[in-house]
Amino acid sequence: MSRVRTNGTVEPRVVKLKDVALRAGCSVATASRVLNGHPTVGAMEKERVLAAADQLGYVPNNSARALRSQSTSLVGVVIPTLDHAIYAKMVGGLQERLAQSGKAVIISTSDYDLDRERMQARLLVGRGVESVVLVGIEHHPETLDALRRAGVSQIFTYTNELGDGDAAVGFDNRLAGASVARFLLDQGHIRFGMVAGVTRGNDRATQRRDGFLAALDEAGIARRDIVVIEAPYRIENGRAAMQSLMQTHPRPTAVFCGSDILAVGAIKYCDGAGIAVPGEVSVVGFDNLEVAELVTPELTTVDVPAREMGEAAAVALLRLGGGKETFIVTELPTRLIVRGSTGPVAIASARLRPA
Amino acid sequence: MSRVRTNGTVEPRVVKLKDVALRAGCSVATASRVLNGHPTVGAMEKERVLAAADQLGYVPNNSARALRSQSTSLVGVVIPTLDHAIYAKMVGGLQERLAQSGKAVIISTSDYDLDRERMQARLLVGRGVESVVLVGIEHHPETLDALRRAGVSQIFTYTNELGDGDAAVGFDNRLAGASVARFLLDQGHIRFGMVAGVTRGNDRATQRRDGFLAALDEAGIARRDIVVIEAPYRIENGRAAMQSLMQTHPRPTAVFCGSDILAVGAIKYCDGAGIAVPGEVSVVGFDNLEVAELVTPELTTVDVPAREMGEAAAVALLRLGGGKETFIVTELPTRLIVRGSTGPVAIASARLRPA
DNA sequence: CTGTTAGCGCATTCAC
DNA sequence: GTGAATGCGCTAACAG
Repeated sequence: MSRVRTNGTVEPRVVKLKDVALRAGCSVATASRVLNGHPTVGAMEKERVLAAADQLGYVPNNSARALRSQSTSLVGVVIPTLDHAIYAKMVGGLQERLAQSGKAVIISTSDYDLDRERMQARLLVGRGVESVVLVGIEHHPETLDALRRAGVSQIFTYTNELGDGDAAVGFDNRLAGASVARFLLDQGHIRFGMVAGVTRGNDRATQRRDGFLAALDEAGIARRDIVVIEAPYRIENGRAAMQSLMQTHPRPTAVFCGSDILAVGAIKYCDGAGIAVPGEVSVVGFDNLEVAELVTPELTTVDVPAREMGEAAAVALLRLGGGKETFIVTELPTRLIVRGSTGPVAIASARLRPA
Repeated sequence: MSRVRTNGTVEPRVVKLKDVALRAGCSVATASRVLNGHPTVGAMEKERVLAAADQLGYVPNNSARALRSQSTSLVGVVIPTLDHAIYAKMVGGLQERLAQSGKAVIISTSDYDLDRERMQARLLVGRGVESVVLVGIEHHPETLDALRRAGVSQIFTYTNELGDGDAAVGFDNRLAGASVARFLLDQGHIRFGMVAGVTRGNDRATQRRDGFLAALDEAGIARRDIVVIEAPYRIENGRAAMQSLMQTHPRPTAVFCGSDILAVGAIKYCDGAGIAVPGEVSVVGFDNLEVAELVTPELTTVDVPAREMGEAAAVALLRLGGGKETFIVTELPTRLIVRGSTGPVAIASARLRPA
């Protein structure tokens, strides 16, 4: 960091609390009290300190403050990736809401790897974060342990289960998966396929799949009759997975994808292969990303309130810090958005029979 | 932060450097030296300290370290929004690269408002960040001034102009705009429209527009013959803007949108209104978002290396901190990705003439 | 090579 | 109500 500019100006020494006190003609203790809104201060002193701080452009040194008061106003967040809109938006909501309370957000990514998450969490502890926002309920035991021992509160998102955390903000992934199954059953489908995200270390993907399969099971459709393919959330993978599914016999007439990203790839594949959607196969996504309305046909999907989840996480975190409450669960609603990529099975059957 | 769990366990006192030293049987100074990779340490002592730290699960207190060493290893980033993939990805690249050097990223958003950016920058200074990554070259004078006085290095992204910053990482927005104009001219177009982002306080949007118009001007197409509509980056706005453009006389045969988001809206409008793309009108976007390949027809657009920009910003920042260099400009290439949403004007003319 | 000493800037006890 | 003194945990001078 160059402290000398090209014009030769030497950087003015950074102004400290002592400088403010000096200018205000009081002690640093008084100045500190004023700046921290401590009540027991004379109105006049108060005025002068505030003025001095303003004139000098005083900016408190957070490191010192944190060291002394053992409170950093720092919040850490570890998400799988910033490349996925759903996580980015969550962080956006979180950051915005937290900023209102003077808290800053340190961000880091795990790339869906619980070991990397553990490492990031460790670093965050070192940074003195007071809370950590994580995605999902499944984490490395050491992650949670390290956090706990450091007195860092843990907020889980994208889940409605508290698990070992202090707060959970999200929705019921199983229920959401089941709702998709029931919708498709109502449409008369009996042969299903699924393109799930990678379930290892990803409870959201796991639960969506399990909820979907359980609801089908209840309807008398055996697990072994349903082909489930797992793949990382990438368009190409959705395309490839759909290709595989379309080569099975009997071919499914309805395919549930664990993410819109995968669903969009699936639709793209059908488009290229001349398979009619929803004529021959219905496709359902998850997340309700913007792209859902951009594909043709538009995608039936489950809306996930990403930004709201971030905001709710912020609120939960603040309440935890508030003192009284120790555990908080905030369940947010999801809803199935029915668009053009799904239809009753009748059409599919009609198309298939002529053959 | 509850320090007592429901099981009644009292939180074990957080382990400090002193504890590590005690266990290793040396002084805190030695322990500190080992942990900081200081060379002048005995191999045996080193081993023992490392072991002790590991066993105790020692995590250095960054506040204390920062206070003492006057270095926080904190980097701030202020972007317009996390809802836009291009910024989110940039931050992703930045964070990942910086993590390798032990630096943490504090994130904040300005919502395209330079006043909010100024406020965020102020807070970041208070947090002790050593560098700030900003988007674009246009900022509130006070923002830059406050940063400078605090000795915080400033990295501008999405621009190839240094301006008042210490480093610039990005591309030439004017050039990119011009390249679109030239491509369309080559295709024989002579009647143009543009849907630009809001240019106020947004130099990227401004320069893309200006580059586009300047190149057209060079080709003898007067500014007054080109309808330019400004709108925030939202699909709906792209749709509405396209509607307006399609109602002008003479109607443009080529429309350049300042963002894929807008372009996608434009194409959607045409789709609904029965206007052939590229038959009656060619559409070009900007950013090369994933959606570009998902619309029908696929979108011709300018590829922007978002993640690479974040990584390059990290590298520049590290080099600045390294000492010797004082100003760094890293120019990244953009390229026009030609897909199905554009075509030669001949087709458009043929279609129009019959009327 | 290693230990001792002295603060970094601030919030917070204590006296007054 | 206000000021003086203490140390948060750590690193960087010094001695040894």
